[in-house]
Amino acid sequence: MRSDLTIGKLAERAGVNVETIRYYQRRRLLDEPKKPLGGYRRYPAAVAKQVRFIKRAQALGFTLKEVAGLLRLDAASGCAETRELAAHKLALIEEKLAELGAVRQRLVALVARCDISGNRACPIIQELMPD
Amino acid sequence: MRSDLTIGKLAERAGVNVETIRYYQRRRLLDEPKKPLGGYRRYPAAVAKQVRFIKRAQALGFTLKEVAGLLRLDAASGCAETRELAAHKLALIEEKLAELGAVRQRLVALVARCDISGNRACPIIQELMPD
DNA sequence: GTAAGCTCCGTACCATGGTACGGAGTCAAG
DNA sequence: CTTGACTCCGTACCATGGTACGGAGCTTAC
Repeated sequence: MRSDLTIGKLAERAGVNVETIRYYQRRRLLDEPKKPLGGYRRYPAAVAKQVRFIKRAQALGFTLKEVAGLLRLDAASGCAETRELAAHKLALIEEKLAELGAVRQRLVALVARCDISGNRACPIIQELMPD
Repeated sequence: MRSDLTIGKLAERAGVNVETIRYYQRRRLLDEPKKPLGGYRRYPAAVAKQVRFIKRAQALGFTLKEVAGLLRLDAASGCAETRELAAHKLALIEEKLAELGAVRQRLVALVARCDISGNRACPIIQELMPD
């Protein structure tokens, strides 16, 4: 197929570094085409989609390990498992959101106290330093 | 002082691993008491407070590098800088919250679509796989 | 037909925040 | 005064997600 790509072109199309492609191969997220005995490997253009799949999944908060799991489920048969993975990830994200929200509240309060205090002693340092 | 601690006791009181204390010393977050020529180092009980300071700051989202910065500011004179660090960190957290919120929305929508679809093709996989 | 530019491959390195290991020395209780 | 527990110290290793390097071989365009 004339749409086959060298690793460099693939990386370019996928918007990643060549080394990243190779890294994903090592991580078994992408499979490595057979090398034509002392030549360069050729990649179907569809592999760029795979790479973007990985990047999108990462952007949703999945780790590469989890993405590897997603890739092993096929689109039709794996829907239930995929849904579970997504739901689980969603729960983690809700948790993280709650934690960050609490941290935010504390920081907001601390910064405000900094602003109103005469600053004999920094409220932030005071807060962090236990008695 | 009889309140001086060995590194093991210090770690125990601070709720961390001995290796973590040593790591913080290498990172210059804690200073290393002079060793009494072929003996064990002794730590004032107050060092445990320092360690908890570090852990609290981490919990607020500061990296160890940033915490090192905080520790170099003294409580009175460093308030303005500390406030700036905290405000900056707050901005980063707001950003992160917004991002995570968006991710959450997408996941919620995807999981919902999984549930209503006949599942001929998994909506999640569909979504991730570009055309 | 040759020179530039790419690929291949192993390996090392980056940051982040630690944890683990092993041999030698030391301290404390019985 | 011995034995077990602890400390000291350097170094190596863990996970995570890549990036960089260098020599050798291949390919492509001129």
